Amino acid sequence: MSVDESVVSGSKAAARLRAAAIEAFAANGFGATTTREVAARLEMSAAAMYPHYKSKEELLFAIAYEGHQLTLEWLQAADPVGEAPADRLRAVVGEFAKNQATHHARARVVEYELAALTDEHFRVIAGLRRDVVRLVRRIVQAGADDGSFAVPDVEGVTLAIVSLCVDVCRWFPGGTYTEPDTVAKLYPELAIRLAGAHS
Amino acid sequence: MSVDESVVSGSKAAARLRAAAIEAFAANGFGATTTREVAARLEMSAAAMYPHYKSKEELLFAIAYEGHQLTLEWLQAADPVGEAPADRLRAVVGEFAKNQATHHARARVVEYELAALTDEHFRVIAGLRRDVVRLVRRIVQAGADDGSFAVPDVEGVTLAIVSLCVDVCRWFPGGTYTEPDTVAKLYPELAIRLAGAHS
Amino acid sequence: MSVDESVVSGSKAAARLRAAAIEAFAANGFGATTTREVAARLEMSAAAMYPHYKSKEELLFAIAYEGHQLTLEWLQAADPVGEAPADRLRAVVGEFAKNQATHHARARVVEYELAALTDEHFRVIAGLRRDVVRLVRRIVQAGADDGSFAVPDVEGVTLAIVSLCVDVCRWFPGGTYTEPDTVAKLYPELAIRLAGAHS
Amino acid sequence: MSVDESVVSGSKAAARLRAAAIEAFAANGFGATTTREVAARLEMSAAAMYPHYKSKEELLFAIAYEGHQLTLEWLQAADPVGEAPADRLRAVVGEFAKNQATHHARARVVEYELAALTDEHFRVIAGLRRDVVRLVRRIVQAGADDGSFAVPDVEGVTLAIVSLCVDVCRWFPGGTYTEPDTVAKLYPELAIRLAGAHS
DNA sequence: AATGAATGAGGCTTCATTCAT
DNA sequence: CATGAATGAAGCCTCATTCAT
Repeated sequence: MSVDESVVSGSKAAARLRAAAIEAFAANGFGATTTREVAARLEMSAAAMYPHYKSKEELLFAIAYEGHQLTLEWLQAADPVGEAPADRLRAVVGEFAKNQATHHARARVVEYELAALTDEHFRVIAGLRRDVVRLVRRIVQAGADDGSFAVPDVEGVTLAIVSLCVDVCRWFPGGTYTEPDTVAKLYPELAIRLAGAHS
Repeated sequence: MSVDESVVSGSKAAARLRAAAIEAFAANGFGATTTREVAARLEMSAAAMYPHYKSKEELLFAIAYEGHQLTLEWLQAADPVGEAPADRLRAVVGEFAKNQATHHARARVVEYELAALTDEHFRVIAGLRRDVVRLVRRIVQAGADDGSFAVPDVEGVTLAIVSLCVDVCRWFPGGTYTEPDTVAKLYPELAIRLAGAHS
Repeated sequence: MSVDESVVSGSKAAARLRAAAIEAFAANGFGATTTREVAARLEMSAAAMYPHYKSKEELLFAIAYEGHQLTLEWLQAADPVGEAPADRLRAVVGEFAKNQATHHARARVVEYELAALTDEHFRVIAGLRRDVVRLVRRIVQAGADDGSFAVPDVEGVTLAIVSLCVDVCRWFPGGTYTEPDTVAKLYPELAIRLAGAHS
Repeated sequence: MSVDESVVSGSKAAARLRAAAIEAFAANGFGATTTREVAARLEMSAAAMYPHYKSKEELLFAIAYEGHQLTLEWLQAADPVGEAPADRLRAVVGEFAKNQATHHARARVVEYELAALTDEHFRVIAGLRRDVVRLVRRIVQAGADDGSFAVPDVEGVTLAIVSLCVDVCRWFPGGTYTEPDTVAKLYPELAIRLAGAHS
């Protein structure tokens, strides 16, 4: 499965526009970024975006859709479904944290700029967000069920693990953490602790 | 100690403007919020803000300053300095999480809209943010030092605990968590787990 | 009865804007006239129109509404209701033609630029237009009924008389007709002929 | 004599473009119609117009030129030159009114959208317009000269007859008049009345 | 302190048109 | 010929801010 072409154009110019917009939106916010700024990063005219996206909001939607879709795919691909919950949690959280760090600009847009979407577009994205949480919840639940996790509250722990991963894009790089791999090593251990797994 | 009057006006109208701006900025982002929108929430004219704040950015600064100052004060007040690190951590994280939930609109502004500040104002706020992290780090360090916490990496665990608290304002209210008190009960336990404290 | 204040603002600036817009729209058409052009005629900034009219279309609507309302009032005031149909027709057509000539710029906007109105605004204007035709039709009908007019087709003759008057704004001033009064003398006689009145 | 090929291309694609443009310009005005809209009516790309017309204005000119030329030809062909003025007037006005009704979309463009032409193009069209008026004036003058018309003012009556015919395209179809033939029956009689012809 | 009007700057978008394919 | 992408210019409108009242 891959990103839906009907929403996220595969054309080269469209992809470059998304990349430029991600940098700009992440740095200044969607509302404070002008279409000119995005185009200027590619040395294109201000109008060059419009054959590819009908509006600035559609550009944001394409970014948000692709971002969520990719996250979902990556987490699904990283999840060793048949194995022990602790191993699954480590794998998924490592992947999640690493990607939030690696793609922190995109992630910031994807996490914090959704208020500018139309209601309809927002609903589409909200659906993908729920899928991500569900994926993590299933693992936490599996550990709770087989007794390998000591979880007082599946919902709360799931929320916390996802929250921890999501927030990486806000602060990364920061403090002594400047490499995605360092984050990818720390976070699985943190998640295991939150889950109360027998070490 | 209280919020610095020279930055955050104590006048009633100024306070109402901050409150209205917090709601608007939280909902739509600073860049996408107009001064008219803020004024309209108070049924004032767009020009009525200017006797109180020199600019929209000054209004944001006042909000950010007050928000950080209050958080810092509350955490300091909640920290039972002489007691065991685990108890201190519980107390501080409980307070932090509860306040991020209770004041999630203000917290969102304070956490995510700082890019619009002038460099000078940003530096002031960044200083306050460092104070908050330092407060948590001292507790984690104390626990690491006296052996009551099993912390592989003081910096990383501090980062994670703060990150977890900060991110509350992004998702709260959400899932089954709709009361600040419920969050205030869960989060101290999560922090204790992250710190690897002997229960 | 006078022009409805809730649609056509009585403020001085609003009236000056309508006057400037009439000249510009008449000369170049609504679609080809820019808001800057209108403002420039008053040596105002391009944005100065917006406290008075929410959009260019609202400005057009105010002009169209006022124009139709005034025409209707003038014709009603000019109609000597109790007298002979021929005298009424002369009076009304003289007034109509004179006003279309005197205010030919406004009339052009009012007659030819309505396609740019929103559907709702168009319906309001269409109602006023029907009232004007009805006023003329009643006179023609009265003459047909009392035998003072020889009208083969009340509807057709009404249409023709109104058509003749309306079209004045298209060509006036033109040929040897450069004074509204000259038109005001010719047109009643033409209408009488169209109505087949006993001279 | 036929329409000048050097101005109005006879190619099929060019003719379809004119037809599509007439509908669009008539509905929304030249200024408010985009080249894309015209092309879209033919399911062509926006650029497809340019091999046929150098610009939007040239397309308008071709339409206006062809429209006026055809009107002139039709009126000339309809005029039974040697016969009585009354018969000539009836024939010419019947043809004129019928054509304004039949081709009311084209006529609207031709009558009301000329302001967008370049000065040079406008002069060409204005020449054709004068020819049309001259054709009618000659008939009115002939009737005045031989005493068969009772015309107080040749210029005024000519103006009125042409005005009546021109304006058909503004209101047709309307009221109970929905067929060109009905108009073609009414209008000669109206013209005869305006001319004060002995019936 | 508060307002309505005004403004200069600029934002998003559209447009007529060109160009490489 | 026809097209999709690109562009410079411009259009409508909004915005933060000022000013006279």
